[in-house]
Amino acid sequence: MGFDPVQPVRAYERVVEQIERAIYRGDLKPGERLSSERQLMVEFAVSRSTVREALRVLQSAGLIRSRPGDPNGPLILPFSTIALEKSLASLARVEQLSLVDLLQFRMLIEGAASMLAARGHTPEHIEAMEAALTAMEAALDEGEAAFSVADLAFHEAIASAAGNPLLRACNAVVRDVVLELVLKKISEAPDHRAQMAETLRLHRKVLDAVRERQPARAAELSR
Amino acid sequence: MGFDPVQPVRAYERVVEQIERAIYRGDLKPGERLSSERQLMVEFAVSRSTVREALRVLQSAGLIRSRPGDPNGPLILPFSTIALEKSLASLARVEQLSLVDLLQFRMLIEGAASMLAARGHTPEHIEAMEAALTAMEAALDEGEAAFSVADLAFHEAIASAAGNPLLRACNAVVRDVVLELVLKKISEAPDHRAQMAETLRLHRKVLDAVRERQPARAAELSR
DNA sequence: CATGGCAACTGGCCGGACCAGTGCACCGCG
DNA sequence: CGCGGTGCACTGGTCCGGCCAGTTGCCATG
Repeated sequence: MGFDPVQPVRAYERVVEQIERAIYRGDLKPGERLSSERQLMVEFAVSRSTVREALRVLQSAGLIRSRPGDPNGPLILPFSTIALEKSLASLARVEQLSLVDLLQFRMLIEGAASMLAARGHTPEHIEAMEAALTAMEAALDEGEAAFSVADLAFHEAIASAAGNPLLRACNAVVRDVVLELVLKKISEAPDHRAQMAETLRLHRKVLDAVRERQPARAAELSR
Repeated sequence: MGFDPVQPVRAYERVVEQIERAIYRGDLKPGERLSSERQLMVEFAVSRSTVREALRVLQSAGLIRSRPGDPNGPLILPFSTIALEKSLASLARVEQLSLVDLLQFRMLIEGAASMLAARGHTPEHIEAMEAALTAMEAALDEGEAAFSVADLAFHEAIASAAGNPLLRACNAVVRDVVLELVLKKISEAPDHRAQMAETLRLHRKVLDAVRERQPARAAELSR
């Protein structure tokens, strides 16, 4: 038999773990409140410093938010991908992620999403994508910013249609960076409007392929 | 003109930010040490609680590790995807991620990686993949555990050959879950050895496609 | 009935204290 | 002189008590 190396478990980790579990198990739902720090320190039978360190960790994980002075205590946040995005941003810095890598990754994700969307979309999904395209068309005259936002909505719709939460998360993670990128690309083009129109045209072809359930073609077009 | 809503910046956040920047900028490299908490509290002119809360955040982000009693102070860690994996695990729990979603995602990633690998591999990459396959072959008689480990190495090699850090990260993120899965699948099969042999055969075909630079075929096989 | 002020909280931050553990230098032994 | 054991200085983990600025909601005041 083998023994496991024993490593000390910090008190604040126990606190973090308990609260995390309560959230994941659904005992604590987004919008609900945690007790105040002074109350928690009684419930967990630890000092306030320990409670605070635990709350710091949970906060940096994007699970809760605490505001000074709020008598209702720390707020349980709805899940968001900001923690993922932060980790990814960190990865980007450390690994010297280039824009090329990012764009390439985005295209792959997009291609995969289109493929899945072409296979398993529902009328609602198509409708959402149509709406996004219409919005992009309308935004043609409203300037680059509005257009970029509509562009994001389209990609979001595709990711949703794909039906895989992980893909949607990947999409969300690169969203912000891509937004910036699209904006830059458009404003650098000699003819902004033409560039936007070209983008729109490509998107429409992707949508067509998805609607007609041609996975391979949809994936190809997205790249 | 519009005013921005002013929100208080916590002292510990400033500390986190400064240390993060120092790491990202390369002023602090992995393996190096931070000053002790008592020293840092002098340098940042804050209390120890504040320093500690900052360190907690950095630790939960996987950037540093501190051990009690170590006179050298907190250790700067090499980058790892554990933070990313934790966020993703969190996502999985909240979004009720199913095994199907996970496997599907993994196949997509794998497909994309194979495609890129087929396009841009180098002799070293092929060599690594060959080695992994050989190890798998050898593991055929060593049991499921060894085989699964070798299997992981193969996927890791493909992700590396793809050359996109984000893909590699995605691979790392789902790795653990997949390991468990592969193991289960094999042990459930009527004939373990046959199942393993079949897996091996498929992997070899993927490698062949990659070597012969057939992106589409490699992607298809991976799925 | 609206409104302004007040009090009872909140979280943010500080300082000091104690403890168990670690690493290193020192010292005595062989 | 080399080496192993020992002690000490220091570490992080945790606790306590306190102060401050801010928020909320109630209540008295107009």
